[in-house]
Amino acid sequence: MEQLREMLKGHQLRTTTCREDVLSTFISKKNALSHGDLEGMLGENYDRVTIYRTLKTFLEKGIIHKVLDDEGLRYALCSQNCSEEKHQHDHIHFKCNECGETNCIENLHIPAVKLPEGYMPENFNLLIQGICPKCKS
Amino acid sequence: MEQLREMLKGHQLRTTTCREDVLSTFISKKNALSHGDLEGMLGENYDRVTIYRTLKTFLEKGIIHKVLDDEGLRYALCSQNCSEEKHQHDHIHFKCNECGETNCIENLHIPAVKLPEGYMPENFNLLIQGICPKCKS
DNA sequence: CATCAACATGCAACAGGGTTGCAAAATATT
DNA sequence: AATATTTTGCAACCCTGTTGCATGTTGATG
Ligand SMILES: [Mn+2]
Ligand SMILES: [Mn+2]
Ligand SMILES: [Zn+2]
Ligand SMILES: [Zn+2]
Repeated sequence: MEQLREMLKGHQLRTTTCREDVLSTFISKKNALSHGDLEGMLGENYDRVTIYRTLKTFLEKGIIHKVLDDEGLRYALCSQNCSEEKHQHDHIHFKCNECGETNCIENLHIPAVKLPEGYMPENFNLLIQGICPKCKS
Repeated sequence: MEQLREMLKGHQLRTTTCREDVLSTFISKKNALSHGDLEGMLGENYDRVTIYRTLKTFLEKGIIHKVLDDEGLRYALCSQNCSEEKHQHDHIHFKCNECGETNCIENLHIPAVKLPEGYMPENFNLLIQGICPKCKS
């Protein structure tokens, strides 16, 4: 509980119950969450818009990062110490076609790619879809 | 013109002007297009819903494939001969942060990744963002 | 601990993307 | 030319995400 306050303070954010709840949800669930997921879990306590703004703030401050998959947009905790200035993410995301969960695979980096002449890459985003260990029968 | 009819016929699709126009737009533009893009270009001739359904049909028949980027969903022609049964795409997509265009890089394949135990990969989707050759000053 | 400026929230309202049902129109087949 | 089948347009709808503004909270300060 106190840990959450510290995390928020560390990013120059005021402590509010919505921010604490959203943050602790990300910490307890390990998988990526959409706005809709959070609304489902916290929507009785907070307005939709407040949850959106919380996500937006967390994104700007480097607390969470975007995770893209074929269904849309989700968010997951930044494991490295990201900040307002620098979001660094070159890890892989895995989406399970069975349970629908999307997870960061933190310890696995995206392999280098040799692009044709003239392309200047800045960001890499690799999504792998398949069956996750939990759903492998 | 006649070529379009052949392509549609080859996928067991009736020839309609909307399908011809959408298909020829994909052929002439080289980059990935969103529904909104197509609506902007053809929206005066066809209803929004018709364009949606055309995209959905093309998707199912293996004429186009989905392209994901941080702004949402786009579509691009399948270069290989995809069909209703088999969509095969392991190429890279590049989105330019300057002009906003997203393109298939057909001749470059996604490098192999060694996932942790238990993961069974089925699909790979690599999006690289940066500056494209056209926008490189 | 009371005051206050800065910030966060709820509410209402809106724009956009995407979907469905159904009647009318167009297509391919005979 | 007649017909069965598919496609279209329209209206209506849901979901996601955004904005403006008045009200409520937070944390810093004296
Ligand atoms: Mn991640
Ligand atoms: Mn492609
Ligand atoms: Zn799973
Ligand atoms: Zn460009």
